Amino acid sequence: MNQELTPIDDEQAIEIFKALSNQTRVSILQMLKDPENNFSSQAHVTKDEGFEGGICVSDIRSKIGISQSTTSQYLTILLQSGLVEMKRIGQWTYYRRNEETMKKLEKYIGLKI
Amino acid sequence: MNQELTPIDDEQAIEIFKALSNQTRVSILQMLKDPENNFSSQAHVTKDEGFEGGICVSDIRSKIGISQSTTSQYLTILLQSGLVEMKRIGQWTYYRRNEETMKKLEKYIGLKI
DNA sequence: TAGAAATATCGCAAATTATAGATATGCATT
DNA sequence: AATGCATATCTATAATTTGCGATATTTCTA
Repeated sequence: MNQELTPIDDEQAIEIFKALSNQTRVSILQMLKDPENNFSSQAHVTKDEGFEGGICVSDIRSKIGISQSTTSQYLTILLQSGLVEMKRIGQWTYYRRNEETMKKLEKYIGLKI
Repeated sequence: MNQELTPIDDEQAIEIFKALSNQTRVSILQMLKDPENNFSSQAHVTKDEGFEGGICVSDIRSKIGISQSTTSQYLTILLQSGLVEMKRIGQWTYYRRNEETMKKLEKYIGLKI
């Protein structure tokens, strides 16, 4: 079946590259690759809510060691570029990787650059 | 035989992402994909010198329409990130894409991010 | 309904990047 | 050796990004 992905355009690609040109934001993405391992609790919460692998802002913050406001801003940048997706559940906001964007980015580099 | 490429590390990847987070620099890379087509003359020069596909700075400049100093600076940024390589021949400096870095970047995104 | 906790947004100073003009350097020609 | 190109580097200013504390907003709970 293999649904074709709509490719990203130059503008979106550049927004992604900007998001990736910061070590802390790249580290956040890398941490989110293995939520179970990097973040002890909560796995069941997001799973039950249909948002498996989602991690809340404060967990990311304590793992990375930057301020709350910077954490929130970085996640917004990652969200707007499409590299992560989020879901609010109660007072928590959970973020997880958007693997589809990763694949699109890989294709963009292979084909368009 | 397929020689394995030494992978790039986070630091180099971020330098590459910075280089790519500018529309003009991305355009330069895209133009260099098809040197024959985008740049009329000179093809034979670089070929004879063992640097096929190389384009000189002033040709790139006139195609893109930015100042000479900005062109030179952008090419230096692309060079330092490894996305292009260069060869000086006489009074000209020729630049061409470094496809190996492209492949490494694709792998980096698929495996490390 | 008054706190408390989690997150987002605002406003700011510091650092970095963008871009260009001016100048320097290297090479070729006379 | 003087001049003319091609390119690189220097210097400066405007624009953007970084990262934080302060404040606002949302949601939960007593």
